[in-house]
Amino acid sequence: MAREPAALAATDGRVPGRRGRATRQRLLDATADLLEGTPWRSIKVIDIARRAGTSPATFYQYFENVEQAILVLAEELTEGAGELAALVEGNWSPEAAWDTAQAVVQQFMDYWEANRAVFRVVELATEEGDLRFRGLRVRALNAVTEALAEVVSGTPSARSVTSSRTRIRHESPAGTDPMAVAATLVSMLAHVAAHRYGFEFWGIRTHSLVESQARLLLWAVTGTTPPS
Amino acid sequence: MAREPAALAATDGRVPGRRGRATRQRLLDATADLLEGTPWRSIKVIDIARRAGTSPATFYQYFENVEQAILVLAEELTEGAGELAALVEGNWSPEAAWDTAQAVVQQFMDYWEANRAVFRVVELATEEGDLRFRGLRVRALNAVTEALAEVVSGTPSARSVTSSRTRIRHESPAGTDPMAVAATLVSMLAHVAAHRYGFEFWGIRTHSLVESQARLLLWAVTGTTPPS
DNA sequence: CCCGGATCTGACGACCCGTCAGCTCGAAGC
DNA sequence: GCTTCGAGCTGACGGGTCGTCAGATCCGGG
Repeated sequence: MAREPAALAATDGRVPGRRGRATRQRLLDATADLLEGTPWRSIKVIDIARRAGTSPATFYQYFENVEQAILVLAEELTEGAGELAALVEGNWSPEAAWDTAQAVVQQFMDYWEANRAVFRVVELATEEGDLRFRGLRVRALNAVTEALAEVVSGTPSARSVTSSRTRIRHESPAGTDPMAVAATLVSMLAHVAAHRYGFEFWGIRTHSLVESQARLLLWAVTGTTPPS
Repeated sequence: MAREPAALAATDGRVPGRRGRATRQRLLDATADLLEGTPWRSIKVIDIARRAGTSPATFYQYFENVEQAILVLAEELTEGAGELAALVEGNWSPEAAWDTAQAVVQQFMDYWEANRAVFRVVELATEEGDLRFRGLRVRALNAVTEALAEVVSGTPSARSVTSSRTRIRHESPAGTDPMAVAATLVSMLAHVAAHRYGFEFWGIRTHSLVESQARLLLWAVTGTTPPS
């Protein structure tokens, strides 16, 4: 599955050379810039072209439409997700669990923050029923969700020591279907991260949000409350 | 604050008569219909006008743009929220808490479901930074969030009996700032409700989602797990 | 039956879309 | 340094929506 070449191919099927790739990249950069400060549905091809110092017709040589250009930008999201999943699969032993929970929440919010503009579009497009964005969203969050499901389904103390390959269904504090629990938790993380500034404006400090999310996460995984 | 008349006023400031109001309503109905099956940003004034059997110019006599028409539709959301808040403030005594938690989650999802199309727009527009929609969203969810915050901040057993006016800060299981905890929980509810079909497609049953959310909610409020 | 205000609409300039055919550019070969 | 040729770029166009008038139409009261 050679996705990279396919993604790079111009709309007429030819593979661009050096100059073409540079132009394509300028168009992508311009798109990313505009994304920071504009509702994406009102980003016009002509705006992107102007900012990239080229013409609309050139844009159409590399992308079908604005949406597809953003999709290319969003592909990068899937990279950071793996890192996050690794963190989730970290140490949930009684001594370390609280730190792990906090770190997961913090890193999730950082991850979201670093890609805020793009994430926003992914959310919007997914909710509007766009299947390509939905697929991308699944790919980006699925790694985290599945890691979380696995952690949730294992007995906390046992999991941190033994291999989790033994898929014995333990009763987790938060429910019986680990994927449902994980999906619920990821929903919480995603939505809070997305609305973080709204909450802040509303007088709720980000620090408090991290804490309450971490507590819920900790409890869902280990059934315990933080020390002290 | 006479908001209703202001909302009804035509764009030129005059208050419409009987015929005018009927036309306005036809335009609103047409908008609601289109909303069900179309990404809202691609709903054209001309579509609404055609479906309402009138002309675009007439549309502009009653609404500034499509957005504002949808905003009027969304005003109705705030009605259902009060009901939900009342349910949240219900009985959290040890015997009833689990039932209450489940009922809250279920009703939240029903509420969302009943207004899915409109809620979707509210979410999208809010995330795009539209202040009018954000305000409306706050109004719709704030009642629930504050009710939840109050329930969370009170000692569960005491709260169900005494007045919660005594605002003593109890340590709640899920965190120290009740509003942060409530906001986190409402985020969870909203996001899961919004992505319900996505999860279902992904093999996660709605029933399981209700359960895991209810468990988290129960724990955040009472610090307990459901009976049996 | 007529009148006046409420309501509606045809028509218009402005703008963006997406697509050609044809032009420009740059580097490889001599 | 010059020519050549194909990759890459763009001007210009038909098609469509937007938002706004001025004027036509409707309707109830006199």
